[in-house]
Amino acid sequence: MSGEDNLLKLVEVEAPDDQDYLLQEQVGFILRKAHQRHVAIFAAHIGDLTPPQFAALAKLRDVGETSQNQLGTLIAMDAATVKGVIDRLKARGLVELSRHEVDKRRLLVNLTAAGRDAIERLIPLAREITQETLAPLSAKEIATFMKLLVKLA
Amino acid sequence: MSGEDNLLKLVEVEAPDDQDYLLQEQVGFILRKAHQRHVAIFAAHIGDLTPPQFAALAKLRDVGETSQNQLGTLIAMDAATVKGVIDRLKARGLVELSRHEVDKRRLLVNLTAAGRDAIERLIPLAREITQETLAPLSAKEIATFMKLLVKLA
DNA sequence: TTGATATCATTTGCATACGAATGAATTTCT
DNA sequence: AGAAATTCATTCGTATGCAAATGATATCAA
Repeated sequence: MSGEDNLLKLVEVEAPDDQDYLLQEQVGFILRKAHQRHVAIFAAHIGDLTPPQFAALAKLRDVGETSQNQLGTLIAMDAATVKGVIDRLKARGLVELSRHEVDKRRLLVNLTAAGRDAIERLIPLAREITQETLAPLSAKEIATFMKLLVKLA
Repeated sequence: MSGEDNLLKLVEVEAPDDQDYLLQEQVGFILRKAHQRHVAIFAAHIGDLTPPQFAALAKLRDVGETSQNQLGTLIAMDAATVKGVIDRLKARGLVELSRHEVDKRRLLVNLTAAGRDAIERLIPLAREITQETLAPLSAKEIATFMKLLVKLA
């Protein structure tokens, strides 16, 4: 019985029927939905900042002044994307920009006092966002999920 | 020793120090990176179609003709987003649009012959994309991960 | 030293993604 | 039937996200 099942499974893997392709079971599709849900939870808690903007501030808090490019690497954004994010944070007075003294290509980014205040104030909310995002899972499931998600990312 | 560690852990959970907030350990951040990685894998296999466009075609293959709105619900896109996706698929001749005879509000979407050919041709590639996305995990880990991801999405 | 390479930033173009506002058509309620 | 509420689609504005091209600066190598 189980031998036959295994055989069938093998055959399926080797020569799957196109009829069986179900979008709603594919990782990519579900990953997109999970991400959407998280963004919605984020917006419900922190309305005036997007997740990428928050990520930029949180990382600047960690590492202090860095180049725009380096910051992009740290928060997984390409150069074009990070520029837009930083421009908007600068327009709101949360970060300030300056040129690197030695390497004139680099644009240094740093938190302003307002930016530091904002990120310190928002971090407790961010903890709630993480909690609510993971709420469908038990503590043990969370540990398992996070371990596997890290492997996948 | 381990007793002290557990006590420390408990204290940490109850009253976490803001200093401990690490962006790179938050679900939302890793979810975003995992999604990014999947999109990159998708683009490497299917260059001339985006994941949302593919999702629309795959779902139309499943359910046949539907309204634009209903399709959006099925593939988790809001009305504004699905419109853009369908417009581009229409411009490429992969779907065709018509008005619902009875309910004149509804815009019916259907695959063209070219659209059906395209999705049938792409599904084997989509299987590879799913496989490659999940490649960092073992078969058992994949089963666990998918179960938990579904709960989260 | 200078010529080739590499790095950093910017810009453009295209494609999601979503909130909010609007208009048209339908349904529900009274 | 007529008014109110709902639903479907569209449009606008804002914000990622990435590829590709460009310009400025640095670094490396012959």
